[in-house]
Amino acid sequence: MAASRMTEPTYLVLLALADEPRHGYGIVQEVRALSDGDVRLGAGTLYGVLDRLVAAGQIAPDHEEVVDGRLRRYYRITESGSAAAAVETERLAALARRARRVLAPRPALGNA
Amino acid sequence: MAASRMTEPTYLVLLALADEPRHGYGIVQEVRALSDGDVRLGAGTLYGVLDRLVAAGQIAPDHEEVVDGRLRRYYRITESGSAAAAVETERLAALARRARRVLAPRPALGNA
DNA sequence: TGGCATAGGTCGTCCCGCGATATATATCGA
DNA sequence: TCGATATATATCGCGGGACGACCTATGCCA
Repeated sequence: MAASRMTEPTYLVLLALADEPRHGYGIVQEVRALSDGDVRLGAGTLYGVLDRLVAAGQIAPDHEEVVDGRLRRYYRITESGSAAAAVETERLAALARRARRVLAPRPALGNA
Repeated sequence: MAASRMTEPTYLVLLALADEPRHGYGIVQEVRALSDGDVRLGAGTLYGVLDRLVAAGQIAPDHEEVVDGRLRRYYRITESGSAAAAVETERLAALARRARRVLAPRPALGNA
């Protein structure tokens, strides 16, 4: 089960694209929502992550649109990207589960 | 609910010290166990994290022992550290929950 | 005698996060 | 009318943190 490891912004971008293709700014908004407002992706972070993910084949450019005179560049997730996101999700869930056990107020009382 | 953000090695070190004081090498082993073998803390990572956590008041030097002629330098978690670990744990759990929803195979079938 | 586990620590590099900055359009309030 | 805010793209440079390489040292086992 030992796996790759992924930085959090990368993971969040992957999640933001999981359900449907989005453009840069849309990703920023979705990441903010997914992280409950915690993570505000800056431009530098976003495009760095995007470039790396494309290079890794986990996302791909989808199409472009012009809305209100502004260009929108859409990206979609690949199967490889979906798989990686799923693996990372389970890794985090398992970690949180173990963390809760370790952080439990009373470690052992009676039967443990 | 918007919170601080913490790097993963930092979080894992905090977790490793959550239940009892440990020395450096012991932390490395516990982190490995907690992460299901995924994270092998190197010396550079460990001592950097340790220094930062001490400076932040989230862990503190506990005591020293000499076992088999080798020095063991123990650290313990502080209340501030425990609180931070708990917050981060819930953040991760919430994120994993949302991630599962987003990654669900069939997003909407029937009612949703 | 050499290698591995245990135990501590420093140093340097490189990657990544992230703010600053630039460009451009549309809306809204002062 | 001017500035701020939101939408939308992208580059650049700094700094911090992860991590491997390396060093010292003891005890054990083959």
